[in-house]
Amino acid sequence: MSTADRLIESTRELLWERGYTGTSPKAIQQRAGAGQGSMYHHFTGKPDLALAAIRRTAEEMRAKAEEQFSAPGTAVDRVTAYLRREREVLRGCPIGRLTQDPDVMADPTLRAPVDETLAWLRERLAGVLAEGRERGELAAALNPEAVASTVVAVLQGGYVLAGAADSVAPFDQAITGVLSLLAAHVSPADE
Amino acid sequence: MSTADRLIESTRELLWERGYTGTSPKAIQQRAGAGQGSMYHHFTGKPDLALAAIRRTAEEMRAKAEEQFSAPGTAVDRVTAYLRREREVLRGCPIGRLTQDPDVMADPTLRAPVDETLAWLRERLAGVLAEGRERGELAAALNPEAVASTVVAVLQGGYVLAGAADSVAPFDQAITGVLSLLAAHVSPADE
DNA sequence: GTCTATAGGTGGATAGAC
DNA sequence: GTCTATCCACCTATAGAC
Repeated sequence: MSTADRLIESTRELLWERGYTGTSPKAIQQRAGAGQGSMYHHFTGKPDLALAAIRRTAEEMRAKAEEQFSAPGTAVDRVTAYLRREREVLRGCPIGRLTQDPDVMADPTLRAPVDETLAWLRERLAGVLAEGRERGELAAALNPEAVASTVVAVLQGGYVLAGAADSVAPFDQAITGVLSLLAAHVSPADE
Repeated sequence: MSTADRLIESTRELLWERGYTGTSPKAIQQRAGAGQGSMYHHFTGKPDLALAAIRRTAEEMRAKAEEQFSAPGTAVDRVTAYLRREREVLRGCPIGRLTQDPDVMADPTLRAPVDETLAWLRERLAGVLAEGRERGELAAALNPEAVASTVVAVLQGGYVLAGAADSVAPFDQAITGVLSLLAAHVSPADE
């Protein structure tokens, strides 16, 4: 792995653990085993490096989600697979947490990949739900966009609850709850 | 308002806006119109002041939530009132955002009020839902604890989505979605 | 109670040698 | 490409005068 790559990977880890404000160039350099000069040779500064890190994380997250979204099965099967997928719950969401960082949100360049990733997730999930509704798997009354936002929010909020409790239990409960509610919207014909 | 109170109020605002790591004693002092010596006379340091601020915010949040929880009406009415209550969505949740701050979570004293507030919310909501189930308003199959966690998670996650999009739309959608799902769990007798 | 002075450490970055 | 030196501002806190 090149020095530039090690710097990006270190930044990804630190942004995940400590956020943008809590991550210093010095900490990045130490974790990457690179000197100051090396870092400023490859990147113009902290924001530039953070952008590279955030983009890489965002891309990875979309790819992983797409695995579940494009899998075979009913809409509910795919939503369930997405929600129940193995996650490092106590570490939180590496994209969602950036939302709480005013320095990231204040910079349109840094903000864009965060916004786009969460928006993509909602749209993609809405598509899955709409498909399920068209196929007759889900009740016609179901609002795909609204429920998609709910599903993503449960995930993001589940991380918050798990972090506060230092336990995955509330995260798992929140997922269980929304899936049980969704089950009631499965069309009678399918049951 | 006393100097100590102004310091606490300034800290509350800054913790909400910028989080713990992003809030400096100097910034607190300037906003409160107090000098260094004044702040260190009333508080032992940043963590002490943050604790006072967090406790006050937590108490306020519980009191506001209790207004909806103890209101008259069915369980769904009260959950709806709670979720639809007026909120400063784009500012995020002043308690939930602390969850993303490793320095807060690493300190058991600072962490406690955050953990307790979110735990109380889930328990209290579970109680409201359980009551609704016992009264026959909600389906017997509904799991009060799981759905309560879902409701709190939708709220916390809604703030994340709104922050990313810089719009209240995804927040409102997420609320609409979970309420529409919950509506399907209302007992037929009530409809 | 509040003020100013002081202090060691870190944040974020630049300059220039090698 | 990488290193060391250097920079100024800020962070967090202490000391002591008023």
